[in-house]
Amino acid sequence: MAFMKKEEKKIGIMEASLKLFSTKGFYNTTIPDIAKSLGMSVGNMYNYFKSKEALAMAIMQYTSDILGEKIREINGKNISVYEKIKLITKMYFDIANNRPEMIEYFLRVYLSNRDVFQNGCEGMICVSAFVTEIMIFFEEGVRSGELRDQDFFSAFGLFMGYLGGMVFLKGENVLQKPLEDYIEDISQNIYLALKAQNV
Amino acid sequence: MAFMKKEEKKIGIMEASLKLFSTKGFYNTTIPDIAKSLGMSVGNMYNYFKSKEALAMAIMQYTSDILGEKIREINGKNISVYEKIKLITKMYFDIANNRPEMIEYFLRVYLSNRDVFQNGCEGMICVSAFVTEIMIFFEEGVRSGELRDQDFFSAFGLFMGYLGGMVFLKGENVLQKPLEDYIEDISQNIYLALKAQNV
Amino acid sequence: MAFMKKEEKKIGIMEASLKLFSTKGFYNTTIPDIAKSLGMSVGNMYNYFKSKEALAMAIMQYTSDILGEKIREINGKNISVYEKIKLITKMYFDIANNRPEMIEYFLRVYLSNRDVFQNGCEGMICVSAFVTEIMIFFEEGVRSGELRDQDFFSAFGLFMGYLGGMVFLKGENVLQKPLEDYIEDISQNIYLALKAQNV
Amino acid sequence: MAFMKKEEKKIGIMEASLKLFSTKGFYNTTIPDIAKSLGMSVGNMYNYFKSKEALAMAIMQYTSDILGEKIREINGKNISVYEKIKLITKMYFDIANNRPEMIEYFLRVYLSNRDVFQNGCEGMICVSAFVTEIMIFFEEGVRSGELRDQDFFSAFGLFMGYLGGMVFLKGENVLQKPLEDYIEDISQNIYLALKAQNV
DNA sequence: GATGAATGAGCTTTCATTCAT
DNA sequence: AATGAATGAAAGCTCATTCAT
Repeated sequence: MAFMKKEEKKIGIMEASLKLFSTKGFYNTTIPDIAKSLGMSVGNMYNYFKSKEALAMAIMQYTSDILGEKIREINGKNISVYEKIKLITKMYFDIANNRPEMIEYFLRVYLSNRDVFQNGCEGMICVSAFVTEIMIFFEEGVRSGELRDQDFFSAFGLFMGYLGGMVFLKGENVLQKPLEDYIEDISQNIYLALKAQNV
Repeated sequence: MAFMKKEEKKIGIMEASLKLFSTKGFYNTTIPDIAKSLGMSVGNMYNYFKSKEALAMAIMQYTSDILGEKIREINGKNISVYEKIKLITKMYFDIANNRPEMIEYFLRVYLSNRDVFQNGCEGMICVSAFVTEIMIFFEEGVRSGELRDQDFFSAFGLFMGYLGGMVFLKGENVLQKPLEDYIEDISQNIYLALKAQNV
Repeated sequence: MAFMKKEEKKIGIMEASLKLFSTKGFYNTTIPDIAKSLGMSVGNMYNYFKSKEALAMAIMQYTSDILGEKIREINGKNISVYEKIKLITKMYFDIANNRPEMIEYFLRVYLSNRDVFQNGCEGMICVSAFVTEIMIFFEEGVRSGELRDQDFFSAFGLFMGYLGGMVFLKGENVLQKPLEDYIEDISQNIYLALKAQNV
Repeated sequence: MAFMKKEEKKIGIMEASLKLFSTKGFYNTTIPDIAKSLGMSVGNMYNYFKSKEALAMAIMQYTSDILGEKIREINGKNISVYEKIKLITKMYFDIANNRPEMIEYFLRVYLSNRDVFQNGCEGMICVSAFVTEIMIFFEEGVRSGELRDQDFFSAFGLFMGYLGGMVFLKGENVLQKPLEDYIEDISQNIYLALKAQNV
């Protein structure tokens, strides 16, 4: 931990908290829990984040930025909308497998603790990086004629509700196959739902 | 409250708790809160539910049964799969408007507090009434040739992730239109995603 | 329970409570526990004993009377003091083996919950039946010249502290032999301590 | 309380609790009671002892160590067994007079609340310091030929059951004389019971 | 920046006792 | 006599946050 810049240390705290919050839940994770997992004192935590809620909100922003960046990369590729859907789905499930805390945080912390996020993250402000990239994906698809022009949130709800729903089902241990085996089916379903009719 | 049978009183407690849990969250709703909202003593609550967690689980079962019954009615109708999708979507949004606590409970309490539901509701046991009816809807659609035969959870995740996602977006106040104005679009998207290719 | 006289029912309650109190302790045994073990309602318990403390005191009296009666029988026998000591020790250990709740009640409920017994059993009133018989044993031994004439409580503390201590040690599982194997040694020790010097 | 090391503070807490537990009983002494008697906050108590039961067990160990040490001193003296019995009895009664909480704790808390001590103090582990010294006293007496060679627990039960019994009788206010006036009689009784026959 | 002891309000849960039936 | 729902005070314990060092 020595010779760390303040920003690096904040990231360390966020990563540790992200793991704990997404595993045990916001209210079952205590500040001492986080401090211990970092080998840091409780008091010092407050030099980096002024409250548990501020920490939770910073994490949501941090996570959204990482996910947004991944989608931005996909958006930049010169491939068909269907290929993009597949890549986004694959990327999402990769993260769900390799860094499950990021998706779980969204599903189990952000989604359900409105009170925690209401002063600073209201109206999806803290996940705007992520939402924006999905919006770009959608609008480019419409512009290129591959996707039907419909209300953005109709499309967003489908795409993200679907992916989130699958990860939830995985977490409940009801899926018979590993997540990645669903990529093809899911991408096809999403594409069929959103594509322009005449294509 | 007089002349109430034990079972009726349990339902009264579940209804009151459902409202509070879904509004303020599980951990921000205290047993005294619930008792007060019912004009009942704290101790007496425990004559009906042996713990706060047991109460939360009973509520999930109760809610799932009500939703399952609504879908069962729709399943019983002699109409096309597309009509069924529309009715289910409409029913879901009606509830989201008129008894928002039921959907919110699922989204904000059940979905995210795994620890609370892990001893008694694991593996979606407590929502099986609801899941079963969606399964029946799907299998009948496949049997009639209207729906593509695919992994059930691929279809379930789409349908329910989507509807849940929309209600979540409504809760975040980011939707420009009232929920019911989305019914047509959403039903169409779901139908396009799931229908048999040759239809 | 039908056709039981009030007094018989009180005994039934005392016996059931005796078992629970001596096993789980006074504060860890609830009135509902006792009622359930009797198949009786909580409210009805209060028709027989006006409080939990009153019940505890009645039990102590009841137990003391039974033990006192057993000693009275031994006192009535035409045998040497040494034989009497042996019979009392044997009787005490028999009870510790066959009705352990009686000895345990004394050791673990009466002895330690002074507050419970302070309004009604103070100054060993409730165990006077028992104490009186030990007193008779002692005074007859002195009168017959077999026992040294000393302060009664010096003798009582030796005799009863010793026997209680052994049962306690048994309860802690530190004794290598069964209680009855100690009878000879213990009787001898007590006799040597109390007997007249010239005998 | 300032400038106190953690270990010193633990001792302060144990001493305060010892007094309260032995006076009012384990279940009638609350953590707030203890905290108040120390001018300390409830929460802070838990920085020193992780539960009320852990505190009770630490106290038993602490008390046993102090008593053990006192007996160790007596064991070290170059005096006859009879003198040692008298010194131990005197020491025990001195403590019963001057620090009554120590003996009362043993009699009224440890002895009777098996449930409290069963995870951590089972089998007299927590009083081993004390028991060990009595064992040494006994074995040295046997080796020197002054005491009869008998089962240790036969002797231990006599010695300690007797002394404990006398303190109990004192607590019940049935003794006509102050405890110290019994020392001579009691020491003699113990000696007569345990001494080698030919002496 | 770093520490961790200290605070104290607040939580879930228990239980002796009452009382309408 | 008998029932058991109802009461409500009080228990043990937790934890975000502060602050002297």
